[in-house]
Amino acid sequence: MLSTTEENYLKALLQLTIEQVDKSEAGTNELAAHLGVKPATANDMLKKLREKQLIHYEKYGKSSLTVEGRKKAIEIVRKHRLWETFLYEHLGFTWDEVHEVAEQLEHIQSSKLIDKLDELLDYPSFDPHGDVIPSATGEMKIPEKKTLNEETVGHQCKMVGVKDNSATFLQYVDKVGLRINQPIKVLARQPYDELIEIEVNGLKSSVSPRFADNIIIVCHDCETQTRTC
Amino acid sequence: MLSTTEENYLKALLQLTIEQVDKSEAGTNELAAHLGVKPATANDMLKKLREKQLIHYEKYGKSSLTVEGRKKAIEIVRKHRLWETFLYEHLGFTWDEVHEVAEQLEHIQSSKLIDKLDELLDYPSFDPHGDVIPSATGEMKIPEKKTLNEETVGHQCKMVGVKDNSATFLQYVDKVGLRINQPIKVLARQPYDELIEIEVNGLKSSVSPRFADNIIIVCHDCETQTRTC
DNA sequence: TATTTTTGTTAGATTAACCTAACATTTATA
DNA sequence: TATAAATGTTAGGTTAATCTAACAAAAATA
Ligand SMILES: [Mn+2]
Ligand SMILES: [Mn+2]
Ligand SMILES: [Mn+2]
Ligand SMILES: [Mn+2]
Repeated sequence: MLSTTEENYLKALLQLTIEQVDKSEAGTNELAAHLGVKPATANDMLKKLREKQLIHYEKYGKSSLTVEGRKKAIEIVRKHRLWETFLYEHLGFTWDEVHEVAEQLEHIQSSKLIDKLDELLDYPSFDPHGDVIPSATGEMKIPEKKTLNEETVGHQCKMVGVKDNSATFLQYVDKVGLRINQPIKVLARQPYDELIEIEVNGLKSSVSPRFADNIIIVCHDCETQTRTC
Repeated sequence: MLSTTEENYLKALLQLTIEQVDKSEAGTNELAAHLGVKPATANDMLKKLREKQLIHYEKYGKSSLTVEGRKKAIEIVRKHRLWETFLYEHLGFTWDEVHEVAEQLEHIQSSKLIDKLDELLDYPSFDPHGDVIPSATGEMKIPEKKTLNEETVGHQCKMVGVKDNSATFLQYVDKVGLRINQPIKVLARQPYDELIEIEVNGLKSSVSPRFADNIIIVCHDCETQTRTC
């Protein structure tokens, strides 16, 4: 049985590798920063997780998950996102409130609990932030994502997530009228000030590149490459 | 913020005092046994909890909860029982399965979560084992309980709990047809072999004193004294 | 390539929660 | 009431997870 701390390290490693861009390994400092601990602490844990055959790690090298380690990590992500969905759909939490509580709930040990929760939620594919929920068998589809800022003019896309998870930003996104899975049409880009003209739910508006850089989208017109890990 | 371990000690102390019979303090060995730790370990924690003003404790004396400590303990019991109710009512757990998972869930820190759960369950008063769920304001009604073995012949009562929590016993109780909150009529007691004749849901049957001793009931005909703590 | 900066490791310490073994106090009982 | 039994405490040790400070290696850059 893994400790909560060990689970958190595995999840962090997953997020810094296959989840993020196409990087398959992470450095010690990077991992430590992501978890809010000192590099010395992370170093100890890396050695321990290697002993347990959950990660690949060599002195002064980058770390990555083993097949077994990735399986565990995906299980935790699945639990996290199912709980987020439950909190959002059944308990009236807002999407900027769910994460903090899910960080705790993801460590509850009971396979029956998570299976029944999945059933109650009718086997959802996405969490309230638009992130993919891995299946019970551990498959995790990762659709091609980019930012709204990178989207081609004229294309139609939908918002699937955000990069900035601060409550401030999330509340601003809500205010602007953007929602998860809501179609967005990119109308134009002003050459003068780089503002991006979009149409959301019939309503036209302009957003700054900085803002658009923090909106993650999946394009409906680009080739939507889907891979499984 | 209290640690999971500290919370478990407070809850144990509550269960060994006001919850149990009318005993208001518990010994170190008793507490240790209840928590499955060695007396030396419990002793350390008692000193720590006294420092935090959560318990009354003096060297070689019995321990009891302070007002603050009891408040915390009741909060944990509330969470435990609301989660048990959720698992039973919404996720199809059987009543012998809920406790183990609730032991974990009771330590999740989020007042919004527990308020919303309470709302979702429509503010229940009893958990699946028939135990009283403390209110959001920390009131915990303790109805007068006795065992089926102690019930007066001719009286009507209802089963509100069990003393033996083993899966074996609980499954047997189910098999016999007894359910929480189900009315039971005590018809007679055979002087020859002490078997107790009862009527449950129109069905008559006989049970042994040993069995009856593990069935906790609330009498409908006796004076049902209700006190608040 | 030599030097500086970044990144990663080790040693040694701390805290919480546990343990065993030895000792002390209180309570029961002969 | 003297002894035995039960109950409770202390001292000293372990493990997991964290830290700081000093050091080592690798990468970047001058
Ligand atoms: Mn989250
Ligand atoms: Mn999420
Ligand atoms: Mn329970
Ligand atoms: Mn219960």
